[in-house]
This record gives sequence, C-alpha cells and structure tokens, in this order.
Amino acid sequence: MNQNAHSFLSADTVDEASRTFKALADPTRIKILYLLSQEECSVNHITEVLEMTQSAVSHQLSMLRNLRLVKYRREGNTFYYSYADEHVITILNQVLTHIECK
Amino acid sequence: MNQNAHSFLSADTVDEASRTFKALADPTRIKILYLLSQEECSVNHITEVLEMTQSAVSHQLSMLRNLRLVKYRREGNTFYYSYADEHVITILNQVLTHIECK
DNA sequence: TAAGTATATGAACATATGCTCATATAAAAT
DNA sequence: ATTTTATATGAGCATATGTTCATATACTTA
Repeated sequence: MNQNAHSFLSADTVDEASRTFKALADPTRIKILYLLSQEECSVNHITEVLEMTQSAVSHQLSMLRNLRLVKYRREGNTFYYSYADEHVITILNQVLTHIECK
Repeated sequence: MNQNAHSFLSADTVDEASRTFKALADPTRIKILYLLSQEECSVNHITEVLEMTQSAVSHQLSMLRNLRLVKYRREGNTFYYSYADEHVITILNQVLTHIECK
C-alpha cells in the first residue's frame, strides 16, 4: 500500500468542504437555515421563533452572509432574509430527514 | 406570520444533525474519512498519507470511533480502520463532488 | 525475558467559536 | 427634530477544539 494507491483531494477542496460543514455544525445556524428553507424571514421573526437575543441571531446571520449561504432584502427598517445556497439546503434537509427516519 | 406557521425540529434532531456536521467540519477528519471511503487503512498508513503525527491521527480516530463513524479490526499490532456510517460517507462525497464540479 | 513496534491516551496549550453587553446606524413615526 | 423601531457590530468572556508532548498499553520479535 503506497501513497499513490488512491485519489487525492486538493487542500482547497478539503478546506471548502470543511467550511461548508462548519456552517452547518452549529444548532443555531441549523435552525436558522431550516427556517429560511421554509420561508423568507425577518430578523425579528427569527429571533422570536428561536427565542434568542437579537444580537446572537444577527451575529449568526452575519456569518451566514459572509459564507454566502443567505441573502436579504430591505423593506424600510425590516430586513428579510432568505437562503442563497440551494445545495447547502439540500444537504441539510437530507441529514435532517435521515435523522428523523431512524 | 406567527410561530406556528411552519414545521419545527425537535432539539434532539437539531443536536444530532449538529454532531454529524461537526464530525465533518474538520479538514483532518474529512481526509481520514475520505481515505477510509476508498480503502481500509492502518493508523500508520493514515499517518503517512496525511503527513501528521501518530498522536494527532489517533486522537481524531478516537473521536470518530466515539461518533460511531469508523470501526476497526486488529491484526497483531496493527489496527485496520474502516468507515462505519454509510450515510455520512454519502454526504461527504456529495459535498466533495459538488465542490470539485464548480 | 528484554527490546521493538503499533497504537492509545492524558495533560497542557493555543486558537476558534458563540454568546452577552453596550453601542452604532438608519429608516419610520411622532 | 426627536423618539422609536429594526438591525448591525465591536469588545469581552467562557467554552470547545485540535494539536503536541510525554507516557501507557499490548502485541511481536530477538
């Protein structure tokens, strides 16, 4: 068995996969993305549904924004968020479905 | 828009999903699981391929064992590891494939 | 039986993560 | 113009994470 006996992943690929899974690795972000997979939501709505502080939610949305997993539109003072990465939502739903079917 | 306008996830489901994604969120564990998705490997082999210390690899294998994502068999002094959770491997390969196709 | 080989494990340490608290920003309402 | 409402953001803090270093364990070989 030598080091060339199998295919390799580039460091970039591994890093990006890691970033994707990290985004989904936190319960709060899972809940936010699951919510957004069902409907566009204001920050306030997310805050109420998750029963968390506005700041905590906003920080997580900021992270999800940086990862380009969510996008938003503004309407006056209200920001409506929605998901921006179909593939990540698919992966999330796959895992959730698999867990709930056990 | 009220709190009952959409379906909810149980805390247990969210936690288990989080644990699954956390397992895949680290580059070292991604590399190990990817290797094991292709062939059963000894700890030594993993250590050499990943160019990491034996201790670091062993610690990660210990974590993957606790999460029931890998199993092993012993042959004298050598421990051969293989993956134990088909679904997690499927998810990993899906994400890796998606990244590499971009 | 002693030395060597393969792996596991505990402690320590540096970095990352997720929250809170205080405050900033910007539009809306008064 | 001032206050209110909705959201963003920086600093600080406690906990989690991943690695190294030292050492333990267990089997093999001389």
